[in-house]
Amino acid sequence: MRAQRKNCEATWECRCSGGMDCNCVSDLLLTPPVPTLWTPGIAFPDWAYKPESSPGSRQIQLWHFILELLQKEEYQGVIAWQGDYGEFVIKDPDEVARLWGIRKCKPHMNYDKLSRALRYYYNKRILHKTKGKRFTYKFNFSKVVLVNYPLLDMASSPFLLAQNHFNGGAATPDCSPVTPEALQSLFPRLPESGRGPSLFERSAGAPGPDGDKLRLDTFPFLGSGAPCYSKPPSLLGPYPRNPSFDYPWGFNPYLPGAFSLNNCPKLPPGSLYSSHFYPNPLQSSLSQLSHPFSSLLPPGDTTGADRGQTGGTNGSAGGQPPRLCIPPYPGSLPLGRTELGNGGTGVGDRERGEINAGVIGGGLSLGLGLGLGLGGVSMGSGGGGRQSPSERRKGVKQDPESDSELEITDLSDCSSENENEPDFSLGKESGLGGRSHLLEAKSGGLGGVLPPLSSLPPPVSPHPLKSLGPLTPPPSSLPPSLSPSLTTVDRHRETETLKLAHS
DNA sequence: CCCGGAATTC
DNA sequence: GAATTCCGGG
Repeated sequence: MRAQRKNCEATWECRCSGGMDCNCVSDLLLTPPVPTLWTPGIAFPDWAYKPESSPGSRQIQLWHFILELLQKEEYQGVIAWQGDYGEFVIKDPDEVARLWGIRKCKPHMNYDKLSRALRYYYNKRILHKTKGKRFTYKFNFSKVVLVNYPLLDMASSPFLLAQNHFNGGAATPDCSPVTPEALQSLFPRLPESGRGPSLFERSAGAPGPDGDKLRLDTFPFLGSGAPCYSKPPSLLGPYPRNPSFDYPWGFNPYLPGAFSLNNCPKLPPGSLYSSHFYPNPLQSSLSQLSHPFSSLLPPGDTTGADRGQTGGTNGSAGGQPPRLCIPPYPGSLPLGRTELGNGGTGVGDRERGEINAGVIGGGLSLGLGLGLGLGGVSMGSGGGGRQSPSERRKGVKQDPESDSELEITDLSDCSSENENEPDFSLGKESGLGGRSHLLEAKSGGLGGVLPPLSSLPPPVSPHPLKSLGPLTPPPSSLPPSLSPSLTTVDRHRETETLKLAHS
């Protein structure tokens, strides 16, 4: 190993040792090969790449990397969005592997290994394979969001939960939506106006634990779930990447027309999302998070929404809100359109369960690392003791656990959409036995692993947050129809559920 | 190709 | 925790 590392350093000029990340490839992807979209520094907060800055392993994660590539035009020939939203194809596996190897200073990286790492995301539900299509995978954006915004999630548990309709959208007092103040406190660094390159950036040396986490500008797709774009960018034609922005994912929240591009229709004024998702200044957007979230709730209750728009946000008032939405590409999330926006109509898009994440763009904070979030939280327990091999064999996996916490996503998706996928990963998961144990053990009912399904009805306390305790409110029953998309999803879930039942 | 277990590394 | 590396199996 050592030798290898050396080799790495020598050959790749990487300094991968110690806490430093590999500078090596910084120029590869971090610097502006794609000037228009990329601004070094904006893309990912530096700290995101520095392990020392954050707890746990925090180097760039593969999926972040994939998104990076996906975002750059120059890599279109290597990897590109294709198919459904969130779906991408690795056109040149070897090259992607090579790039990844460079980034991670793993000269011996190859597609086989990379794909293993990708598979590793299956359990986490961050990705899943599109069956039948070679080198084709699909992001589960909602998951991504959760992973990246655990804090957000927690703070505004209602938000995601609502979207997932896990909690029925009813915000209980406990989970009151985040108020602007709260947000501020959570993210002190929130820029007041304008926008910083990052919402939450950690100052160089002082990372506040709280400080890191959210960057709304980084995630284009977040809204994910809802298909804002029906097609991948590539299919969209020359999608206009907003030229003037350097937002990381090519998505600029502030861009007034962010949505206009094509697929993302602007939201109707009254749409639930309008204010939140396209909030004006970032700041306001954040501050509005509360409503947004709350507004996700039952349509009937417009109060929240109103509040948001009216009072809250001035920003939007007149103008057009800058949107935090998605970019033209796949990643870009889909928010709106469908689902929320119109009530039920629309949606012709195929929706999958990813709806949830209605989040806003954000940054990649690196996943589960913060420890706060859903994921992070409970992980501790599980991870505490290393499992002995034998234990592992029993099916007690760590991963799954983590997922379960996060699991808000859809399974439907996971099972590879339309492809007839007979199994939900469960089946295959090694030893059913083990898995099932997990399920039962997990937050009662929610089924950690396959949450969606079984948990559909159960209001469930968002187990994801279970560890958070207080934060997570008791879910109320969900209103059957939070949004059209949900409905769709439900359908999926039900189906899945049925399957489960059978098994 | 793809999958997932196991061991190992960082 | 998140890979990386091996690897047997489909």
